[in-house]
Amino acid sequence: MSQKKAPTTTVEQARSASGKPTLKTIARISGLAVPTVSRALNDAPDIGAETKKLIRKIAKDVGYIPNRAGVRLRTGRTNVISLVMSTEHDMMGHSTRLISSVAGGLRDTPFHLVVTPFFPDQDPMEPVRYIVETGSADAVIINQVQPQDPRIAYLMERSFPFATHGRSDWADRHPYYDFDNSAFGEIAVNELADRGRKNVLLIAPPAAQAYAQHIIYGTRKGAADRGLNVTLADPVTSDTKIDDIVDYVDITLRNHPEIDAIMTASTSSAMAAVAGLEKIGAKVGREIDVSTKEAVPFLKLFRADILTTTEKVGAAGEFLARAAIQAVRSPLTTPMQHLEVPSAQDS
Amino acid sequence: MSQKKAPTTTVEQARSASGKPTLKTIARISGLAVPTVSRALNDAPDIGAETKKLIRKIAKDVGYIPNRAGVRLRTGRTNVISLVMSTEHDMMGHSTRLISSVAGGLRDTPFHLVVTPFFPDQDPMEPVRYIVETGSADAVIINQVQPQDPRIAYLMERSFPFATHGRSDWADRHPYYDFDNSAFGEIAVNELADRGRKNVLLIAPPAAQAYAQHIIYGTRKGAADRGLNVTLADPVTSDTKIDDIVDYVDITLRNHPEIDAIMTASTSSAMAAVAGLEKIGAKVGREIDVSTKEAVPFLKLFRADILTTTEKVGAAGEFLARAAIQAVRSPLTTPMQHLEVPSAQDS
DNA sequence: AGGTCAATTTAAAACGATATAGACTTTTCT
DNA sequence: AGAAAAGTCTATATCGTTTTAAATTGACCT
Repeated sequence: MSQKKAPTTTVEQARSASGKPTLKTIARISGLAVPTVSRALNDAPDIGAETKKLIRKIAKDVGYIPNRAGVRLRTGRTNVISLVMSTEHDMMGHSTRLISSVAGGLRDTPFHLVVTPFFPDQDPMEPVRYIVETGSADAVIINQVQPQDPRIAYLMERSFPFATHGRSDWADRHPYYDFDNSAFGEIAVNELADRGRKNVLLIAPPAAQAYAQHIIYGTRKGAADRGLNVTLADPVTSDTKIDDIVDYVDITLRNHPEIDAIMTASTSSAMAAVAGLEKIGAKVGREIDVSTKEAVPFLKLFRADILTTTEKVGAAGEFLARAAIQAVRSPLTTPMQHLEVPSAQDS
Repeated sequence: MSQKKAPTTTVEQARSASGKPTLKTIARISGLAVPTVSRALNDAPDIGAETKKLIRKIAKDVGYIPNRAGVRLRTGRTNVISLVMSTEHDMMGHSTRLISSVAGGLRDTPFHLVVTPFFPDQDPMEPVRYIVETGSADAVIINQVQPQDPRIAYLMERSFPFATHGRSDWADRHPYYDFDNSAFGEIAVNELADRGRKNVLLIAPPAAQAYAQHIIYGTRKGAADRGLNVTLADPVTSDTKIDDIVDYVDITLRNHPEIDAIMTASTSSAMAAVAGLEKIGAKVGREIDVSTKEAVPFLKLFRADILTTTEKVGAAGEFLARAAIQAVRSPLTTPMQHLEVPSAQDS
């Protein structure tokens, strides 16, 4: 067959056109067939121990790295994890932390990270559907989940591997990492109670988000236990435009001087609240307390009087990366789940 | 030839094993050969107009989307743009803006965005080398460039398509988007001069970064023109840990009461400066001015007296996406380059 | 000595796309 | 009318990998 070609099979020319070593390169060098090389590198049981050792050595020597397109075409596995996320309302590097920590969790695995942001004019479902239909990833990670998130329903229905940042109503059946926002609400309101506060204004996340419900629940529970009142800053949320939060706090505090504490769910909204309070000349830490959680410890430094709780977004990303991989590799295993216990702001 | 197979070529069974329509699906439906379908969809000149119309219609009807692995394996094109970035020192969503705006620029193109962060313990060269050697992207976008960035030298040497956020010494020869930091320095220092300030403390970015040089140059130039003094906060930079900046400002201002203005290059360092000033009881906007640029308009809201200039990171990402694509598709064209003119903080 | 069995290895096909070269029509030219 | 030139379309090979089934080898058994 290969008689036409001169048998000058040196290592040099055994490389592919692109110059990168392939299975064929190793096959030529070792004198074995390509499938043998493939099976050896995949540690198949029907390859001799000696052969495996030899092939692995050659692979290492020539710097063999499997061609992703080849693998993907043949097996359907993409070795890609897609992080689907809205990138609105993020000022404090929350998303960056998530992205880089997911990438961190993917280090030393064959998986690459594809970030698929979706835009305000887009149905959040669209990127998820695209990924599933085109098979452009082995698993997706989604955040900002809703209690009955249609994306999750869609993914579960098709048993497409995924992991979520935050818990849906079906959280017991899928991998997730979540910060215990209910516990946060309880802890924060208790801290306010300890400081003698009575009337709390709660600037919660948008009601559609699952974690908004958790925060509201925890805060109400803690307030009930300690005899505080909680007012929801409806329709203002922690995602409301900053200027509007400032104005809202300004006006609300004027009309309701009994309010002596504000709780929020993000750094920027807390800053807005503080700015609003400054407008009416209220001193944070004295007449009134501001308590918030934040992804990056930041406020404390700027205003030592703000009460803060830190959410470990970095830990979330690493966990989610591992959880997604597990969902891909062992779909039948119990899903990996973690609930982060909030610890008061020391750190 | 195809006599052995029963001619039951319904649309149903024409789909691939995975259920997704392929070229073969369209070929069967149309009765044409696979290469014809391929060429028609790629608008090759040797396919009849009628045929093209027919094939395109069928492709649309069945919802054909080219299999990326197939294309990639055959052509070597990955349809991937890799954004390589350090994710340290980002608190204010700078990276997120860049990521999502690059993704925005890639919308409606066949390119996917792979984010490849590199970690503090890693040589910044490593991910770039990996991408080039494995051919895992068609182009890379890098940020935080150095004047003689080895990554850029490496990429140019191999004529691997790329675009940079920031200008290297060889910027005239490669695509880039940059904010005119020199102009920013000049504008900012002029504004300070207008307000009667005399002695500026400049907290610049780390000296290794190209844009640090630009800021320092512009600031010095503007200061010389207007007769101000500039002190560099060496070795403190805008990337120094926040607490340390606070302490540094505190101490420095104590020892140098003549300083009546602080310039910084990021939101967080400006906040740290303000925090430091508060420690010694200095009132921003009265005894002393603080001027900074920021990626997201933020500080103004919180402290109306801070002087700010906004850098349009969103515009950068979109531009870089387009520039990278151009570099891939038309390597010989003049590289796309843009220098953003800073506009004083109104907005 | 013949046959069974296990242990290895290989040939061939396939995933989906495109590049190359050739085949078949139809037009156009002389 | 015959030949050359377009204009369309197809057969074949290939990218790098893995899967399937078959081939080879030697050892073991009776």
